[in-house]
Amino acid sequence: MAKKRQASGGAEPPRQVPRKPVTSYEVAKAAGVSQSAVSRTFSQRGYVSQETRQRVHKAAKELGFKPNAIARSLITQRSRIIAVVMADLQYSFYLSILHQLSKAIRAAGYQVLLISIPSSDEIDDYMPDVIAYRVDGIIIASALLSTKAARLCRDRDIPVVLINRQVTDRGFSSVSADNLFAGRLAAETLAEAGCRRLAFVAGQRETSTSLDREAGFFARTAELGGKRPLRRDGFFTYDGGYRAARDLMRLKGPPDGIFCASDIMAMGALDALRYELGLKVGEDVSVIGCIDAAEAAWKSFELTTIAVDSAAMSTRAVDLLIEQIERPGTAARRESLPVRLVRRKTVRPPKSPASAPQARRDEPTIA
Amino acid sequence: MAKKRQASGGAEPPRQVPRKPVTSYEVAKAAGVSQSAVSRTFSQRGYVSQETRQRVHKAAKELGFKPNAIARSLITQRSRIIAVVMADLQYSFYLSILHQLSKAIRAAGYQVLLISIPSSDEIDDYMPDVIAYRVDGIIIASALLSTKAARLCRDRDIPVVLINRQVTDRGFSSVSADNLFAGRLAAETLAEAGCRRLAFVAGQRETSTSLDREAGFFARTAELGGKRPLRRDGFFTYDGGYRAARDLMRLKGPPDGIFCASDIMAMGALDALRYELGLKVGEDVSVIGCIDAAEAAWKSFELTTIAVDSAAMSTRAVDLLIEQIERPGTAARRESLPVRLVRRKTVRPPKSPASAPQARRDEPTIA
DNA sequence: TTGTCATGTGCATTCGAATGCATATCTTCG
DNA sequence: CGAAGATATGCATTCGAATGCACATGACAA
Repeated sequence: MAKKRQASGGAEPPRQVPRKPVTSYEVAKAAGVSQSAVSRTFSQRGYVSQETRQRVHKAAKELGFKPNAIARSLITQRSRIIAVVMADLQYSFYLSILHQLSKAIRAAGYQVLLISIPSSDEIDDYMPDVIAYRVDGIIIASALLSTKAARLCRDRDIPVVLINRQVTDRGFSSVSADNLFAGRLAAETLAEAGCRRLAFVAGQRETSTSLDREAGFFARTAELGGKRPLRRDGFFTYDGGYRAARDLMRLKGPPDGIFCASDIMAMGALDALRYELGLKVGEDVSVIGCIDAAEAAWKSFELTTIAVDSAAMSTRAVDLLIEQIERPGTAARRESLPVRLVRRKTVRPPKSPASAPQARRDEPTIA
Repeated sequence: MAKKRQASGGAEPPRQVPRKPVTSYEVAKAAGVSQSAVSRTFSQRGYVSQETRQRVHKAAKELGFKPNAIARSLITQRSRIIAVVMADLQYSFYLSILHQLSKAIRAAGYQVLLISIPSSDEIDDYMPDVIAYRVDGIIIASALLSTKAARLCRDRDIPVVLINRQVTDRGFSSVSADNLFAGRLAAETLAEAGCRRLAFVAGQRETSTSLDREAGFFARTAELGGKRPLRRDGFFTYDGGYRAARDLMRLKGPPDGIFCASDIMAMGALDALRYELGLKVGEDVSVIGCIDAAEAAWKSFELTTIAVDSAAMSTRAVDLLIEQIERPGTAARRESLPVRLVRRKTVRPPKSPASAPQARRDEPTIA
């Protein structure tokens, strides 16, 4: 069934071509060659004479033929599809990551199968689809790889690259910002601005992103002889940042410098400080974010922040993945990308005229 | 080749299973039945006895078998893949659309092939991929369907649903907000607030979204006896909105009420008015946006806006598409979804005590 | 007893492109 | 001239699951 057109009731929709999924055989017939020749013409393998190639292309064009990627996958054992897993954070940063991933993936000749998972869900429920479609690789952005899912990928030799997250298992590649250094840089920047009592607003628990930023921030603060910073959870949301800042300022010894593990939280914090508590940010209290989202530059915020290069992160992730796909046996790697301070207006400028931050930037590590 | 494991140099990675893509034949052998039985067990068609079914499931579980969706597609002529085309606007609204589309598509048992196109590009260059993977349908969000692409889809009977855009060709379905009404509502809201000189900040040229909002705004303003509003392009960006507002206020007769075709532009406008021109928004001048993006509710903006229900839009789009896929011959439809005013603080409240807007809301149309 | 129908199973074929192999034909060089 | 190699082509098979068909069995009605 489904082979011939049903004579539907009502007006006959005009159609020149009598509905045919064009195959390589038809092209072959039209061009007066064998199906093999058609295949070789399109797959760029084996020998095809100039003349045959031209005739095939001509026939293909006339018939509107495009090789069926599904059929091709079956025999080549490569789907040329990459799954991109992304938790549904309402965060424009990830939209840009997604577009950049998509661009790089396409440039490498692959397609993107988008697996969008509610941030509450585990990745496990989504693995069957990924497996059924025999994807050639997986990129996980803003989600965690469960042990179960990790085993599945390992058993089936599906390469995986994590963005901005890590997993203890060293068999999986990851690309992150140098979050440890980001935390150190934030600590220094606030210290130089003369802040004496620092605070950290964390993102979601258990994300290495937030954890590393925290570790760097605490470590560098200690090195500089500062008191142990205060700490609140902000869940990577505007509201979370808002509440965290408000709660911090209501403490007995409120902070005068706040590092938020993401810009969105920093914006929430800013708004709490300015509009609810009536403070002057950049004078009474300093705020520093992390990522450098597009909104951070807006006049409403002019947020000082530690910039993460989302484009570089995306392209590196795709590079690593493609390499693992096309050269089986390539070892997994963990890379971390440099970050840099973007000074805007939410941190008081340093007193000493021209002292740049001193923390040593780690070179991008390759472990 | 690629059939047996290469004896790679270096340490042998331990692997219990000797790398085998499990097939239905192996499951059949393990269960002591034919491959047909395995197929029927998983495809839920034809007759399978209770006992056979159980043995097949048991064997499948032991071997880690998942039916190969690629092979299945080849014979069923359905890929169960839906292409979602999205221009790379840096706009969190579209992230939420995307997640909601993805959720609905998955719920219907399909997968999402993401086609992300730079806003400068035409969709045409991306059609070959869509065709090669034999997607069952296409959802286009925030991008245009060119005539050429439209013809391709029609020739191959690929159903298409546009979100928030329309195409003159009535053969394609679309789901939009009631943009005409949104414009009318904005006009009324500003008029009631006592604004005498209105302005419209448009998005990208030639998007029906912006055009319809504009038409409704102008029409209703005229009906209410107002002067023809001023107009500037804002390109759906923060910077565009910022500049548009600044330029408008520098005119001889500057507006006292501005309707922006999107929230992002309204935020840019707000910032220009407040921070560059030192005006009090909500008093000196009123601003109204459209969409009700998450950021509109933030303390920094508290933007009065016309809310569009992105969740409803996504699920309707998927419903329409699935219906066209699964019941060939189903006619294309155009639907428009209701919008509503969300009063916050960027428009002065109406003088008359309790006069709700009078514009008649169109029922969701089905054309 | 025979016929009809529902149920259950397996064989063989099918989907569309890729590819190993056998077989030409054409170059090139000793 | 003949052998070796590069180029070119087609036949037949393959990938993995779905399915039309033939066939078998059992229940039940006529």
